[in-house]
Amino acid sequence: MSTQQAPCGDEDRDRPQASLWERLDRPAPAPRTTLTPHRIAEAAVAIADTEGLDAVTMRRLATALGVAPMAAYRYVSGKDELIELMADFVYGQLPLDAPADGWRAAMRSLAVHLRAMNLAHPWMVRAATPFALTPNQLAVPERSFAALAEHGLDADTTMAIFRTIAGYVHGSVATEVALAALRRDRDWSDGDETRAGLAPRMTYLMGTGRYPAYRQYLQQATRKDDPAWHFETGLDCVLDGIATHFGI
Amino acid sequence: MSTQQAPCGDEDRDRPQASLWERLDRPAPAPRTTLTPHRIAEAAVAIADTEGLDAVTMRRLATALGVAPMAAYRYVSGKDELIELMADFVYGQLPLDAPADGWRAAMRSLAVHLRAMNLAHPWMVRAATPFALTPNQLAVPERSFAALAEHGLDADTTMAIFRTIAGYVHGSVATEVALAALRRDRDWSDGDETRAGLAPRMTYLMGTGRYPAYRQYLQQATRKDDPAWHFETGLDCVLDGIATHFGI
DNA sequence: ATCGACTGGATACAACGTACACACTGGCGC
DNA sequence: GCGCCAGTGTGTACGTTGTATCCAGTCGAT
Repeated sequence: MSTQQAPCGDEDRDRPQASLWERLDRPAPAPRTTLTPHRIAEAAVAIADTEGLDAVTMRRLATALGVAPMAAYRYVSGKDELIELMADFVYGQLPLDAPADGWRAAMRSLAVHLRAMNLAHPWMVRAATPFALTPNQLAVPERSFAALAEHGLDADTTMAIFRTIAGYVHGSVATEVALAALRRDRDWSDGDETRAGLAPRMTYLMGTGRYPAYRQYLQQATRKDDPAWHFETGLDCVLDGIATHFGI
Repeated sequence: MSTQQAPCGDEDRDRPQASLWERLDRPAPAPRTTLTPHRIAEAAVAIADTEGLDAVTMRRLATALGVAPMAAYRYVSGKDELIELMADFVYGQLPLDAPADGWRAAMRSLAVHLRAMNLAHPWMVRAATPFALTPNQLAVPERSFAALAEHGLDADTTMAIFRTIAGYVHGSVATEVALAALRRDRDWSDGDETRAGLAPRMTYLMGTGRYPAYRQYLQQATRKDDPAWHFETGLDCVLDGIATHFGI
């Protein structure tokens, strides 16, 4: 990450990214249509969606935008900032409805939407740093805090609740996405095909005899291919736990 | 991305290219001491621990091992497999004590150990694919299933419980590690210094007026620098939720 | 002693992120 | 009108990365 300050020559060790979001607000002094942060983000997200995050290359992005390889560097200080921009762009499309049905419905809805977002853009799990301070990402804790405000919880407890849910969602979805990604770039269409592809490794591991309980699971489970059930079951556990633990 | 595969297109002639883990079992026909999977993993982990995952380069690794850049490729099919090897190596050091105090104590202990492991090797969050089928990583669900076996839960429920806890731990620790990593490579020693470093960005974001609830949190919270409290509070919530939800 | 599998070394290449210097553009003060 | 200059986009180039490929040495079994 290198420092790039547009306005003044105030050379210092301060955060360069702040200028990214500020620049995003006021479009430009002399507006061009060829390249904008929005167009850059859009193109990069499109590439990541169709070809994966690794395909998002400064050169590949430039080709998609019809400009020279270095052109995007006028808007983004480097690849890290590009990915931050992409993540913020995707979070910007997250529906943040405000239901009045209480904290639980609100948090459940948020969690479900977050999962859907990450499944629609599987690269987000790798791209979005948890707690990244970008406008649209910060909107998530903001809405959560607002939803939790009705009870007289103190700030630390509110944060603990948010982090518990956010942690569960992030980790749970990361698992799901990792498996989905494995399937996708191995061209395994359904669960059976996946198991067939994983069979050699599985056979070896089970052959060691170290995993009797896991082997039993493999034989008895019937919802192995129902990630939504797993996610929502776990989510309801977490919400139950919060309700019980804090008496709300 | 990962797993074993024959480097060339025409695969499994007579020999189905034993997986990395099978090769690890039978040491070698003609044992050398210069290079072994164990030594490779050890060196790579040491580099990642001290200089970060990005510093783990095939060349850097070779230098650390005192061999030529391509030498490690005799033991590892590529960088993906190297990282898989590193992850398995670290998981191998995870203490898997078997307390007889019931599922809750067992799962809580496992979660705490997993957090400690990820904090000791922050790069693990990026390196270890959830549900990766490596011997030492598979030992985690194995032990969990064994701990949960005492109640007559069906296989799907058992997995749901495991995934709920594992998801929470993974996501929660990922958040914590991301912030710790940010702090480390910015040389922010304590929480105050971190807030000072983040101040410009924060000031801008709060200046937009979009985040009143978050602003209030920032003003009122007193445990912002106590990640262990956050982790364990959330963990107890999750465990409470499981106990409530499944009546165990 | 000989063989053949195994190990490590040397060289090479395409692709990546990005530094740097240049050429163009269009709205501003004159 | 005219020039100016900050802001945009281009072209070229460099260092680093993962890894394919070919080569030479080594050692146990024959």
